Amino acid sequence: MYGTRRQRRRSVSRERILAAVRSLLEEGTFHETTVGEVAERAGVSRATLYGHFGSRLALVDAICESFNANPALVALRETDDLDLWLERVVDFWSSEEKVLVQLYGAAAVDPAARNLVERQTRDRYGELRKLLGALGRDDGDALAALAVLSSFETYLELRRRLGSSKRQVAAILQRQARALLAR
Amino acid sequence: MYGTRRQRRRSVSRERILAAVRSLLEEGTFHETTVGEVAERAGVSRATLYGHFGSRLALVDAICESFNANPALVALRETDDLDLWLERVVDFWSSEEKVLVQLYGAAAVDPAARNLVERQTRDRYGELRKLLGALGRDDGDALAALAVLSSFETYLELRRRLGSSKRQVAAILQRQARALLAR
DNA sequence: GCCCACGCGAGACAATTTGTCTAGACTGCG
DNA sequence: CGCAGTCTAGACAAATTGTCTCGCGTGGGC
Repeated sequence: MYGTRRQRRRSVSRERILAAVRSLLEEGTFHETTVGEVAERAGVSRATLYGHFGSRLALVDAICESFNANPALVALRETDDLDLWLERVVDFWSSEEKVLVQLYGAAAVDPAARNLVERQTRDRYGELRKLLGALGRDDGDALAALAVLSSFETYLELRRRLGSSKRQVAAILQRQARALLAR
Repeated sequence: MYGTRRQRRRSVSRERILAAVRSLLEEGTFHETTVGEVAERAGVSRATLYGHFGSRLALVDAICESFNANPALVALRETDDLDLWLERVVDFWSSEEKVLVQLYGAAAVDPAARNLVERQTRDRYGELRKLLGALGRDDGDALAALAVLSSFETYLELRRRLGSSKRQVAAILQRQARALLAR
């Protein structure tokens, strides 16, 4: 254990609040839930919640930042094979699917969510440029094609609408990537 | 002119309100705007606005319904050639790009927007099934590939992130569709 | 032509929600 | 031991939504 008892106690409260937010996001009801109800679910007073997070937006912000610690996201950055990279992209999307649906679906409304989408998209473009460069393909069309292919929206479409499994989605993406890169 | 003067007067108010909502959506600020401010921009009292639309959500609902009259959307349904269909899909997305960004970006928050996305996606799938059927391709993979390709998110990605023109986007989609359908 | 209904504006109103603030209880750090 | 940190309870202002009433003007129907 790290820190004094006080610090631990404090961080327990913080984590309980974040867990409540996360569970509400997963249930798809966070955006209709008041701050008071979030506090109640966390088993914490509203005052405590505001002591940790100054506003409602800060709650979403904290959830977004928590993705930086997601192992699937970390693994992603160290991958230099396109097929493997696509697999790991799928791993990441699926590891946070329910939460990301809510955040991507609120990007026009919530600055924190908008920020997340923006950052993740930029990162993905950077990695794709690197991967394509290694393949000797730095044309914009290939980049565009793969950017769309590896997007959360594409993942979601394949997963939800067509009911494919995680593995199937990865396989579809890999096959399509090959088709799109062939010329 | 149709209807009595009273009816016309009433419908003028209604249209002014919708125009205000639309302009706010295009500016990307609707979701931070109060009903009072919408009324003010429409040059109408808040009471009048509530007389026409019972709630804030009804405003978004009305905008969504207005798409049914969009000529690009009507033309879409009567097209049976895939390349032409893709062109017209792009026409439609681009004809309402700014508004759709806001609506698709609020689908997780706003029931009316969620409804719109759901309906448009379902329609698109139906049309694609028909088009693919005519090509003798009713496998799920082809459907998945084209569904993603013809989505608003894909359009937006190509248009915004890569700065392609409307014509370029259509050309990219057509090329990718050919690549994806080849085997 | 008269009268009423309609469409509108002004504004009051209750109900929610957000974010801030104060007071007080408990406890562990120094 | 005393003080500081963490929490709860609850009051509070401010903003917003949606409903309501009142009064005004005018156009429609008789």
